[in-house]
Amino acid sequence: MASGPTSKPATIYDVAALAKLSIATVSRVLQGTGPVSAKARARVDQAAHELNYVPLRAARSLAVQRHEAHGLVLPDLAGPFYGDLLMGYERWAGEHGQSVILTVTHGNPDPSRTIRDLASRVDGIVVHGNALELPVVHDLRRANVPIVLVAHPPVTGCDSVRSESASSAEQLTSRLLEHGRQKLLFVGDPDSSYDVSERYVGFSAAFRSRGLEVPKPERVPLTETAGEAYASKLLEANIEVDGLVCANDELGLAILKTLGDGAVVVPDEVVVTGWDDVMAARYVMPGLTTVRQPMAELGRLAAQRLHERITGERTRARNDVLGTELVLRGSCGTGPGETKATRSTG
Amino acid sequence: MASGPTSKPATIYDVAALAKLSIATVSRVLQGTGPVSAKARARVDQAAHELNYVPLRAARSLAVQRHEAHGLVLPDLAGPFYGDLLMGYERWAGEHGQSVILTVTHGNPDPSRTIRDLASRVDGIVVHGNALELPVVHDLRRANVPIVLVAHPPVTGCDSVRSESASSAEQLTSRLLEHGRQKLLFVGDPDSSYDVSERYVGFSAAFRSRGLEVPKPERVPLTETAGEAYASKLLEANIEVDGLVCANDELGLAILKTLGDGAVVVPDEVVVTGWDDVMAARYVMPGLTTVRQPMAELGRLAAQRLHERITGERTRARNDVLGTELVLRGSCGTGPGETKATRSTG
DNA sequence: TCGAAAACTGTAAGCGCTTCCACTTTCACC
DNA sequence: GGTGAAAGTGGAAGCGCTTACAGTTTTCGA
Repeated sequence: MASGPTSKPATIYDVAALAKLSIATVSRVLQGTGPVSAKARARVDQAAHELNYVPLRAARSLAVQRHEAHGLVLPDLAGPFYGDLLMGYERWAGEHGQSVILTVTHGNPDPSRTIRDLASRVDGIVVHGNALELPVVHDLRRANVPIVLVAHPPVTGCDSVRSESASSAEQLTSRLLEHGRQKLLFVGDPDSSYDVSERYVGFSAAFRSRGLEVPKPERVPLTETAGEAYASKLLEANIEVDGLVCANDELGLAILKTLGDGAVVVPDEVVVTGWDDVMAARYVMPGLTTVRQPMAELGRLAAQRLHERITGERTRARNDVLGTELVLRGSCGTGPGETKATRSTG
Repeated sequence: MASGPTSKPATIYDVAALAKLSIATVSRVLQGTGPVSAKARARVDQAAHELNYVPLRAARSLAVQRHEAHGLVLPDLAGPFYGDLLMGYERWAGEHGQSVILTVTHGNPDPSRTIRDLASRVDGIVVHGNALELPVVHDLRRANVPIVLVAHPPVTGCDSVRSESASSAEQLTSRLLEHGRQKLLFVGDPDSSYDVSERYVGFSAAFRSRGLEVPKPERVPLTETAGEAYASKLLEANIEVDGLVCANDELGLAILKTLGDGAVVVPDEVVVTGWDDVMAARYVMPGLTTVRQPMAELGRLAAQRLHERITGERTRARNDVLGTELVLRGSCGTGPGETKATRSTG
């Protein structure tokens, strides 16, 4: 017998009344805590089912002083990466009975307020590096909120999870240099995010280890529009360049395409590489050489680390670094088909 | 004076004590309800700030019988659409003080349980058509949970939001037929989702209105892998076809590419179209003709509709249909550059 | 058969907040 | 100066759950 159309949802009292038992016993049956007789268990299960009873989370949270929920703070959701990250995260969280409350900061007029509010609904928060200013993170730390940072430089006492960048960038850049490229440029603003800065670090390292002068970065936003504009500028100004290491695929793709339209032959005249391995990277001609990050795994791991922190099963901070995979395609002119992986973790 | 490193967060009692006022007054100040003197307001604000006080949501939820949170249930997060949807949703929700709790059903062993649990943390739920079985939706309805369906056939008493499909598909198909295509096929399984079935409906309509026999759909999963396999089959079997209307871009792109690799000239010999306008669609050669859906707007609207339902400011069910945009590119052979939009709402 | 221990169950106290109600103070106006 | 209304404030109940504690029943060995 289901409840009437406009009735309030059943409470534990309703179940207790129907089962002719106390609410304490009902709670014990439903949560599987404490000893209960088989008879009581049966009666409660029956009653709960009959009333379609689900415990109200807010009440439970209040009583047990835990929310069984994680907060996830992302800068935005454009591109496939964040989707994959989120998916990996949600998956792990779901499997471990944790809800995920999502907050997107890009365009939010007052992230600080939003985050404080978030903190009062969850047991801990995962923050993507591009999503929040450092002071806000420190506020959270001060308030004793468990935090895991994603793609963010390590902060004392906080766990962090990111994927390797510098070494793959160095590897990629070295490869281009070794194949005879003389005028390589890094396209993208290292100040725009930690990840990008690391990529530039790797780029620079490749030059330095060969005793070459490190080119200044071409500080361009990481968007298709900016990529087009930059490539157009190159075409017009007729700048002497034979390779462009782009900070992400959007940039790489836009540049690849614009150069192609401008009758510059990629990879013969100019090589182009990206970062992220978005879907389009394997559909352009030539295919865009790029670096694949394990986004879903990153999400999964972040969820796990946060959980460990919340439950207190680990107190020492960890900083995990996940390996990336170099995806060689036509745009870099050094033989596609091969694929190289970097692995490391700490 | 911040609280010590391991102290529990401040409660309303702490604030009241520090401000030398009752918790009732503190609550009134902080929530902006009821009359309070300027003096009291100042004292409370000061104390709250000093203690870095944030009301605990669970306690508030319990007291006010509202969660100020929406549940969002998606099948998965692959591809850019769901990301955009989510982004539009979160944006609106955030602006209106609602938290978003995300649940992904794909791969979830017991969605029904998960959803019931979700329902006890939120004021209402938005369900994507591909995410849940109908019975689960009905369970929710029976439990009086406000629901908004996205990309789902209307259900009596539920709000729904979707983007127009049939008419754009008909338009697209008609265009191909009018440009002389004789052997068009629909690629994708109409049973796989409501959206796809609608696309097939439109496809069929174009044939029927010309007195032509409607081709049976080629029932293929909506993935790149399936697309490749299907195209390979076409190449081998040497099937007589001059156009493929694909149910999504993944399929369209994979087919486009595989055919090209097989020396079939697109669009001259075969035209190909997709659906969704993913990024890669504008980077392949030729560009993939496709249909763009306003995903962010869909999300935004879903959030708004749910909110209306929750607050009770509207009780009659609405079924909104958002217009889509036909994006013509090289792959359909009928002159790119043009772009047509369908508009309707109800 | 008895008694102690184990198994089970219920009572009641909170968790931190909102809000009704009653009470006190202030104020405007006759 | 006295009055009534309005403004401000606090006490206390209650939201639905968990859980310590105490009370009751059952079990089982002697």
